[in-house]
Amino acid sequence: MGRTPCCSKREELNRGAWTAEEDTRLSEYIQSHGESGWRSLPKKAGLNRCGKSCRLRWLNYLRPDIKRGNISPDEEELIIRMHRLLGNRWSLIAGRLPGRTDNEIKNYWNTHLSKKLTMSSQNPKFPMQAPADPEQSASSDSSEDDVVRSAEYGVINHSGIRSPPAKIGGTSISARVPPPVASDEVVIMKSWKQLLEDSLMNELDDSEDNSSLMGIELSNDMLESEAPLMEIQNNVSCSASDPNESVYSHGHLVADETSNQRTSESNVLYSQDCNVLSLPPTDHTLDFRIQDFSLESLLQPSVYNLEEICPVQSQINGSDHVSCFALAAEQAMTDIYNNTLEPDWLTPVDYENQSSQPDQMDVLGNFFLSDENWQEEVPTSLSKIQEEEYRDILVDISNN
DNA sequence: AAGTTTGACAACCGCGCAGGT
DNA sequence: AACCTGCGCGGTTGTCAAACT
Repeated sequence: MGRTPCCSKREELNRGAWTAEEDTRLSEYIQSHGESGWRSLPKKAGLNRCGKSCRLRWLNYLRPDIKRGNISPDEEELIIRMHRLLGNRWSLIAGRLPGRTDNEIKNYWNTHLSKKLTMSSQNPKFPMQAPADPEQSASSDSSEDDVVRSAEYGVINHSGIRSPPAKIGGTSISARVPPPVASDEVVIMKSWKQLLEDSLMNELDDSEDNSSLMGIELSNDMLESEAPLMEIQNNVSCSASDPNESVYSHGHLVADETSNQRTSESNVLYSQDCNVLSLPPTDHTLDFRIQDFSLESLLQPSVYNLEEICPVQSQINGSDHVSCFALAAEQAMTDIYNNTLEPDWLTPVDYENQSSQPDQMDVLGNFFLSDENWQEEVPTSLSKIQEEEYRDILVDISNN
């Protein structure tokens, strides 16, 4: 059964370019009645237009917070980066560019960037990335390490202590203070909640003693605060929680520090409203926050994609840590809940003998390699191009 | 100067999803 | 469960002005 069209084709509605008078009518109506009921809006506003057309005109052109004017180099770079990770998900990309619409970004991509990027891939004379900001380049010097918070992309070793920073393609990378939590990340978390809701209920049904479940509470205020990650993390507390109680966290991985046995009770990930996700056993506690748009990427219902790497901001023993987290890992976790994957598949990396388990290293996506071993032990599936991707992503975080 | 091509961007269209009945 | 409605998204088309021949 097909849907009814949003407006009858028999009606003789205005089409094409909007007149100034139509714009005025639409703006005035929305300003006094709000944005809702697009289907009935044209009639009420005295417009001979399809409701859909009104909506589009308002969202893409008349809205007061629309940013007019050329796309800045910074915006362009962000579009390129995000498109690389998200593809043609224009609305998602637009969400990161205040005042810009998905339509505008889509058009800009199609008319400017797609050609530009094609040229740059064929001819190095056309650089893909905007030139580095001299100020930022300077600030990445080791002399400013006190400004750069202990956020090397270091190695997580067996005892949870980071070894020297990893290198990507021979280049050491460091990170600045993490950016504030963006409100749209909260929205993303709500999507995540949806994804995991059924899994949680199954988990709780199977668990006889729910009191052993661990949760991390994080208030709404924390999520929406402008405080950087470090400050937020300081406010996080671990506690046993009533599964029926609303637990509001930003995505935390709590692993059992003492047991090597994976149990659904001890290795859990709480999301908002008490969602739980079992995780493989590890011998350390990771408290992570998925950085930037990576969480959205992780949620894509794609098959395991070892090429899609997402940066993850994490905190280990009180120190910031940034690593890369493969889409595959998240997908695997989802599959565990869908009972299509044995949890044992996602076992912890043998930190002391990584070279014998390159696949696990890929799946978890972390850089476990020591400084001197990076070149030799780079995962076999990590191509040169992917190395470039890693570097771009991580440099991006550091510049934020 | 006139016709044609190209580029930019506004607008349209169809589809899918979520929520309601 | 089936159907309906509203909305949002992404691909495509239409329009107009500038550039080109």
